[in-house]
Amino acid sequence: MERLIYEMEPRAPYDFGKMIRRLQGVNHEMFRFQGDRLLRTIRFDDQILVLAVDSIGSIENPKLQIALYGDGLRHIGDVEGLKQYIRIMLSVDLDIQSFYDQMAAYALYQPLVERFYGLRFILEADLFECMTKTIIGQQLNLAFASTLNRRLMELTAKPVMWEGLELPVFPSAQDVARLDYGQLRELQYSQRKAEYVIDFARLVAEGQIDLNGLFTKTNDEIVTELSRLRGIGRWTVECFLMFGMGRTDLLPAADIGLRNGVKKLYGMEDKPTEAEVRRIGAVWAPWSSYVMFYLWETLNDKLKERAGS
DNA sequence: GGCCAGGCTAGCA
DNA sequence: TGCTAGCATGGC
Repeated sequence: MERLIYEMEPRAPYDFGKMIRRLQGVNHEMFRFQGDRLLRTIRFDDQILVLAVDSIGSIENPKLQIALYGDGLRHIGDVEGLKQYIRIMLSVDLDIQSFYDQMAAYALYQPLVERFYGLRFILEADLFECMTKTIIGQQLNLAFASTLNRRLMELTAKPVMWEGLELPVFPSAQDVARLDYGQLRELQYSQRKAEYVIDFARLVAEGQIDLNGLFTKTNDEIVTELSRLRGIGRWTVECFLMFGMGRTDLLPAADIGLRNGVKKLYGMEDKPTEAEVRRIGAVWAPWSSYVMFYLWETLNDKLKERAGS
């Protein structure tokens, strides 16, 4: 099997251990682990590859070893493009220290920043995958959303076997476009959700939506463009911008998780309204996505306590 | 047993 | 333009 192995040096601080423990904690459907090595399949230039990431540095002197495996490697012309795509996926170039410097002015946020120091996004591997999962996740509890993701993968894409591990493969837009609504209904998708997911895949597969063309557009342009589609509202595009495109300045103020996180941080009786979150979050810019990310993480505490007891 | 989940649409006023 | 029922299911 073909392989490509190289190293990259992220900007400090970069806590790869925290990043993979987080993924293990939420029982993410895409990732697998060999000790502290992170594994998943990715799709690049229509080739399915195995990506393995090891940390060979420290939080303040971070270094990653990247390994890519798969016969599809020999069909990839733009290897530099592939490497750049992985840099973005692993958030290696982000100047997160400037986020911490900014939040240093707000005492209430210090425990949050200290606790998650060095934690960065690992983005979804491609934009189709991200949008599809976000639509599936609308309004559902995370556990059930994850089940629906898993079932979609089992239906549409054969997993890759890797050193005894089964690595799931997320379907391409073409794979999903071929389905009919009834097939997703059988997986316990609602009728509407089945339509949203498949209709979106068909638009991408037919070339009516150019996902990679979005990278040159602003957040507002992308929200306007994508929220015109049936089944895709503001929240969905904002999550897509954060977890698919790595935009750091999103504030999905209506999000239930964010409202619960703000409630917890501020010790409120009730969940704040969308307007209150927007007012409180005014000082988060341009790092709102990261405040939201860290606040979401505080909501997992109860789950982890239960799992550990 | 009812209500809420990291929402959105359609249908109604 | 603004409001709300309904959606599928699991967990508390």
